[in-house]
Amino acid sequence: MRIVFLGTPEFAVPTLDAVAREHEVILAVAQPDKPAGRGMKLQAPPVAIRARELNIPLLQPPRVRNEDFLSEVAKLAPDAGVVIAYGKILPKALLDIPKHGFLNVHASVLPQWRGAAPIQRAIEAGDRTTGVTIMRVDEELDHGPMLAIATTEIDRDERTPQLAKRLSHLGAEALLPVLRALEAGNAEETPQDHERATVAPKIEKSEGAITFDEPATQIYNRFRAFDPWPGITFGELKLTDIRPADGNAEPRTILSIEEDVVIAAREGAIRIVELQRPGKPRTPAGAIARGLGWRVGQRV
RNA sequence: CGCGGGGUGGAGCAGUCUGGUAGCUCGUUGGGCUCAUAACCCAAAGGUCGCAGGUUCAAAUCCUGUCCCCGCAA
Repeated sequence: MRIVFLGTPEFAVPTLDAVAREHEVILAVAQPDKPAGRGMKLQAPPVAIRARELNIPLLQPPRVRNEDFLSEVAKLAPDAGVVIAYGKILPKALLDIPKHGFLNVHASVLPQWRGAAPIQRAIEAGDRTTGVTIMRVDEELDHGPMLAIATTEIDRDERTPQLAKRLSHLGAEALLPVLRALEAGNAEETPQDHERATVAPKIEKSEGAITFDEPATQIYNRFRAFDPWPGITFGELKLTDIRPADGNAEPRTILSIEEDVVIAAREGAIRIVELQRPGKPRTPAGAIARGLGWRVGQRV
């Protein structure tokens, strides 16, 4: 089939590769280059880079409602559209162009975790399983009927980058049979149970701030979810590597300072392995704690 | 020229504003104590204060230049 592909970050790249293997990707669409990194130099998103490597025509329109962009897509007469982690809501005018409409690869088992950050929210909530859903895109957010689901377990210590990588490949594999069925005209669509829908809002940087007044499990889950961004911070300290630990004391009590630092939370404790002060590199926690004059028994 | 923080014995920090003997916690080494110890006590070693130049009687500290590290943006 002639496919138009919309996606932006690394997560979308395996799917682009998979689709390009079995179909003719006549157009790739990604978000515009953005200033990033130290010096704020313009950087092309991963999908744009991969599209160029595959010699796929590439557009990076600032707005998808743009007339010229829409007529450009229409002129190509695509059979189907694929969208994965593109980063913008698609207007009906675009959705109506391909003969078979648009399919979306979403990183959760819908109707759970609709929205921008399904992977992080699943880990943060302590979910033990998640997956990917192939769904038809309609005008509401992650709302359309489902064509395939693939599930996977979340390891207790798994963090976002590892899970995201696995899900991106799972999604790419799950999409191909659906595209074949779509082409053959025998694809089956199942409506979502909208009553059971939950949302996964975009992560705010401020959510990374912790105190030790919450359960240790919750802190650890959030750490796993918010790696590498925004990370979790305690005051001005960024906790770059932590683990759950045993301990039972008033929250914020320092239980030990050795290589690591163990601090009591509301239920259990947190072992801080590595942390980072503003303007400083990542450093073993014990060294920082001694330099700061912390003492066992003190409350931070 | 987007904005900002930092470079001080092996580690982490203070000292820089207001120039005047290089400081703290930990580690290391030696000794002591102890049934014993990663615990405790005593002592010691270890630093061209990132680099270069300038000002000064005197520079970690003030000025100029330069190299390196890190954060901000999603």
